[in-house]
Amino acid sequence: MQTDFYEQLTDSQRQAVFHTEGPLLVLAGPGSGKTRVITYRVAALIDSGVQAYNICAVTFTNKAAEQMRKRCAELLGFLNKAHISTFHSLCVRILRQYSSQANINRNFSIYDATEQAKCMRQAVKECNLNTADFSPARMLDAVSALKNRLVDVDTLKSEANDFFSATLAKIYTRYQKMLSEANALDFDDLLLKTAYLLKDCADVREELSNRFRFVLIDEYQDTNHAQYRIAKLLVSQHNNICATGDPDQSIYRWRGADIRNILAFEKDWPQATVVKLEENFRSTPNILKAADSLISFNQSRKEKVLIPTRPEGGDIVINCCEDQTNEAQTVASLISELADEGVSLRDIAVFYRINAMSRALEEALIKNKIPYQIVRGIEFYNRKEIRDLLAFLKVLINPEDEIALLRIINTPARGIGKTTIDRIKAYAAAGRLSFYEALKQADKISSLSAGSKAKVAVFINTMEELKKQLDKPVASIALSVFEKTGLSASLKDSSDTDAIDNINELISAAASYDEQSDEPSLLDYLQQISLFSDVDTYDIGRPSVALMTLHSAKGLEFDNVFIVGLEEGLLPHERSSEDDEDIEEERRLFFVGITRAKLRLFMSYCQYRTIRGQLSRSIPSSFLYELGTCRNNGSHNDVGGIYYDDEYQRSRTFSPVFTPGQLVRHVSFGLGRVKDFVDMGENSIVVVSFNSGQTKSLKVRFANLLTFEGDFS
DNA sequence: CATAGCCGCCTTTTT
DNA sequence: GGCGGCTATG
Repeated sequence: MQTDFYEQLTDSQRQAVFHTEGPLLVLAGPGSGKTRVITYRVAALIDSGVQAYNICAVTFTNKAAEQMRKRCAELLGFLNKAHISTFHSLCVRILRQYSSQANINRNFSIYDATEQAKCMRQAVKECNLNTADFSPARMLDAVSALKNRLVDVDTLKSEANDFFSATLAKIYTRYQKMLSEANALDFDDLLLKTAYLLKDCADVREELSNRFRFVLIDEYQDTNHAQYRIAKLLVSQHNNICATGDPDQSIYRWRGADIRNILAFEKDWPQATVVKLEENFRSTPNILKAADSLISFNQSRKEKVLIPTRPEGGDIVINCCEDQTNEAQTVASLISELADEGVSLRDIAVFYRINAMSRALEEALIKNKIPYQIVRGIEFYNRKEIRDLLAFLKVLINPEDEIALLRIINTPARGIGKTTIDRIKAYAAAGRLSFYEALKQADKISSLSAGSKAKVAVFINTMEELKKQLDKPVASIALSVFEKTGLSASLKDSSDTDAIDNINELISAAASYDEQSDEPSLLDYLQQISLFSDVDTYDIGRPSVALMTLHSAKGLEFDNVFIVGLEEGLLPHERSSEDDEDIEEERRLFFVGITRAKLRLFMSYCQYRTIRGQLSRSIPSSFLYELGTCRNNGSHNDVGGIYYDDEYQRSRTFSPVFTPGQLVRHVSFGLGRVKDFVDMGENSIVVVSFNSGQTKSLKVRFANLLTFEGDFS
């Protein structure tokens, strides 16, 4: 063991790393070395004689897991077999191993968002409901929320006592039936089925909780109820749970993350040791000061200090731009300046709230010849040719997978059209066969023409032939499929070289999977890549600027950070301004973004922005004001550390200024008291708590608030 | 049965 | 400003 690594740890870090038995909670602010601590802890456990096989570490992304494995191997000087993965990968492993107890076929497909949407659309239709009134996306959200709370179909049915939940129960039932007929699980099912398996099967629970003497969970603030239950059941034998996280960085409430999991940790495990890591080794003091000032505006939080350890750095810069083209150009110019100073492009990142905002940035970076990489690797797996090839592979493993089968039955075109498909479907339904089984029996289907029968037979023969190769390496199966199914020929005919390149890339990726995996198999490969996420393809070593959403930025750090689009409606996003908790989550998201920066932080907003083709006026985000300057009397110079550009300074000299506590009257809302004032010059916002009980955010320019001389209180 | 073109919904964030 | 699904046409 390389002991010199340990000497670099602080006392509290060491306390967490060398904690022996019993539950442990590591409450850690940003940049406190949290990931490092959890990695060292795994290494230290193995070093002290714990079998790697008995350790389970859960991270938030596959990328994080990969890095942890690598770092662990460096520390120990050898590769180890600790189970380090995401919650979802862990569940796939468990469900495959105990498939009979879980009552599922181990060759299950994992349905991604696109496939889920297709199923849901059909489910809604089969319930004789209008997809306009019951939009598949919203229904999926609703079903997902239920699954994350471990509400299964039966429970919902028994509880459904109003029209909406009764309808939802019908749709949920239908959707679930389709998945099970396709022998498919969606992302949420992976968690739900595992949680139920561990709850209902005592022998599985005992076996696993016995095996995992130590369970470590990173980013615990973003676990949902299902994950929480799984964690509890997994540690039921040894109670050696170690959770790390930071409530201020909880940004996944919308997908079911329950911040109460981390807040109630000490109640769940009363003997828990709590270690706080409050020192920040990442960011300069002024960046931390801004982050701290921002997050202190959140009402529902535990106070926490961020202790800087770095020397003072340069100003935070806030730029006002005309529109997003201009903003992107400003970012590109600043990046060029940094590069001229000798900064490596790999130390620069640009964050934005929504994926659609990457376009303008990409264009500007291309124009300025600045290499970049977009952290959205999932796009690769969304390409038509890739999805086609993968669909063939999925059908080979799981012939029940109807979505995949319907995708490829006539791709490339082989003369099997809608009429033929409908007739086969009817035959399948009548005989209670799977669609694939019905295809096999095509010659018995009287409604089919001889020509159709022959075409189906060719297809089925090809598939059955390919099945004989399933024990070969994944790369060679993929290559066979590409050649034998006519995909290759059709791409060559259309001379789509991009598509062919992509296929080649997929085959190389499969080859490296074959090399790296302990027990490579097509099944494992398909299930793994279904769980790939955006950050997983981010190549940290490449000398290029990283572009990503604020969500993807979690867990990463960069010397130089740009955050663009600091505008009302964008950050905080308009769709999240329904209640205070949503706004607080947006604030945490911004907090995460700011605290990724080590040395320099650049932020910008636009005066105009084109959204969905429509040019509209933007106003600066109220969050900007919360960074710690410009409170009331405009004496922001004394706060120091934040530089606003001229436009910002100019605009703020015009308009009236309000002070919290001040009494005002609005023409329709009546009397109220100022709760907050966001000084943005002519774009200023005033938050008023009216006597009617409602609180409103108003643009000063339009609100026409009457003020009173003096104060009546 | 294949293709082209139109319509509508979409976009907040993701394992 | 894009994608997927549906329809009309050859």
